Amino acid sequence: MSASDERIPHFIREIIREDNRTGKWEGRVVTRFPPEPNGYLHIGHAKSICLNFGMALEFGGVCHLRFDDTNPTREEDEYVRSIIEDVRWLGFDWGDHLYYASDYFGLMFDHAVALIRKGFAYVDDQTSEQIREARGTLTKPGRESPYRNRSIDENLDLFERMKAGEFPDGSKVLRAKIDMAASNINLRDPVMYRILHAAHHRTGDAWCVYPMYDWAHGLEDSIERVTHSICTLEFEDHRPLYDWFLDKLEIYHPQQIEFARLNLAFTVMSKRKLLQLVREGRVSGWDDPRMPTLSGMRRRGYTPESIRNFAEMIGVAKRDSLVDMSMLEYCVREHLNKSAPRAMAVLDPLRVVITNYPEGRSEELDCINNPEDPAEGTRRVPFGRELYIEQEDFREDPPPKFHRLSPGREVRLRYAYFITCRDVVKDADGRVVELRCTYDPETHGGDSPDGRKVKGTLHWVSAAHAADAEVRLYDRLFTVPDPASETDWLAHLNPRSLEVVTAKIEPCLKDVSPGYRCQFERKGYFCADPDSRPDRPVFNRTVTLRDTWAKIEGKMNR
RNA sequence: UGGGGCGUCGCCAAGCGGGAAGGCACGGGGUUUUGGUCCCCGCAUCCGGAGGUUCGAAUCCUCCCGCCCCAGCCA
Repeated sequence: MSASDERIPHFIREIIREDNRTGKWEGRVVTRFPPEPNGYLHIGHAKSICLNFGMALEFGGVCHLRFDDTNPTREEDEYVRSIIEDVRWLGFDWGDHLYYASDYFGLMFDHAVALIRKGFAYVDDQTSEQIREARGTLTKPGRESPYRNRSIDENLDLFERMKAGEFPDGSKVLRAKIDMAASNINLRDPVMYRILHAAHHRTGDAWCVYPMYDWAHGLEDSIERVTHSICTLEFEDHRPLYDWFLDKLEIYHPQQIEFARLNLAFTVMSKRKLLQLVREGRVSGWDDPRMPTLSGMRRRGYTPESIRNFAEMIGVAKRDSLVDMSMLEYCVREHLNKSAPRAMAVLDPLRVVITNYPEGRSEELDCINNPEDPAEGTRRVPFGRELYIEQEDFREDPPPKFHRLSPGREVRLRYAYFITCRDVVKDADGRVVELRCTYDPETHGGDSPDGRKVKGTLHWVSAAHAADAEVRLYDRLFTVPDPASETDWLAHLNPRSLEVVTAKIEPCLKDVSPGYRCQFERKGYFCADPDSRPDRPVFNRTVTLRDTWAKIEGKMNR
């Protein structure tokens, strides 16, 4: 049974259920996914998206897509486009509820004025260094700013003039007047507004004061009448501040709830690090198939279904965790096994000549497109005297339990015939370059009328009909489970995370369009890459099939 | 050393005073024209540790230990 068939209980679901029972929000459920458009979405965001949209869907509510674009120096339109595309691709719909924090700048400013009037905010002329120095430390309380007790009128005047552009960047900030001795450092008069003479990707030059996260976020939630404001654990310390602003303003007050962000083994999840990989050319871009970004995973061949199922499978809790790659891989395989058509491709070709097959002859054999889905039907695949099989499917000196081809041994070519290896042709260096085999015409289709059994079934491609394809084989991006915890995380990049081979593919694979997903029988799931050209298709390996033989052999060699 | 959070199987994760769910991984068996899929079976006498309360504790109390987050005019 898959994880999606049964809802795993988690504490956020419990909170919402309880709120609905008590009527805390009159039965409304409004969540939001609030990315900052300063990078591409990754699998960690997917967890949050699935949670927020999932809760809304489950409880008949809505989930807003809101760009938290309060810092013009780091945000770009390219990112908002990619985020919209990725959330859609994941399968979620925000209806009309697409919002931008920048649309609230006017309202936020008015609220700040209101807070000043109430005596809860002041303009500080100290430099950022002075502010930092006066903030104190984890164990020492901070000192109050000399500007802390300016009159309300002076604060009002100064704040208006900040907005009017009379002061240079960094010369003044608006601060909340809370408690410089608070044990929670976030409460030591946090900065609400800074002066930034920078063009914003949406508001242009309309503003030169921009709100800080803590001030802005609760307001955004309040304005949109969000009920459950779900965020990650590091904001737990900020909740008192979230609550303080809304309480002092006496406005609609959503509930902030924190959960543990996703960590995936053998990759990194911070936008800063992902950006660095892109900028330094360690990967080909945000959508490099080795990246944990949604665009990368999409290009790699992951399906939205599999990612949603993964999100459900890993659960939602408050403890830090490092999720095993095998869970993600399980989810893609599960979905692709059901949905991906099969085809044959030989990644590491070894020529086979069927000596008793008439020269010049060929025929077409019926192959099942997906044994998991009879509705997918069959296709005709050409067969001839010369074929390619996988190099690893032949062993001159087979180890115990090896069930594939070796001298004198008979195996089945899938959907074709039984063949027996009669001769091995080697080059000057002693490498096996060709196999001379005979086939049994009675076994047409791969069945033996006399009931004789064969231990192995091999995939193959007709040499005369095969096309070449570039196939990109991916491995984990890093060689250590938690690269972010290493002092020099880049030193642990996996030098073998990408291997490119030229494969022999069956004719039906020649003209597939980018994004086409299928299984190369016995090898794994693959997805046609946008780099494909008419004469040269390119495939990305999404994930291998489970490989029991590799496991057995690995154990024997140990 | 201040504050906030968290510790249940190799990895996730339920459990909310009365039989330690489930999934992944792993091991064993069966089916199989993918050593794939599928199907069976196994896998914590134990819940970070030590005390205590209770007829009864992973669940309540106390102390201890460990891990994560916070000193951006980032989010």
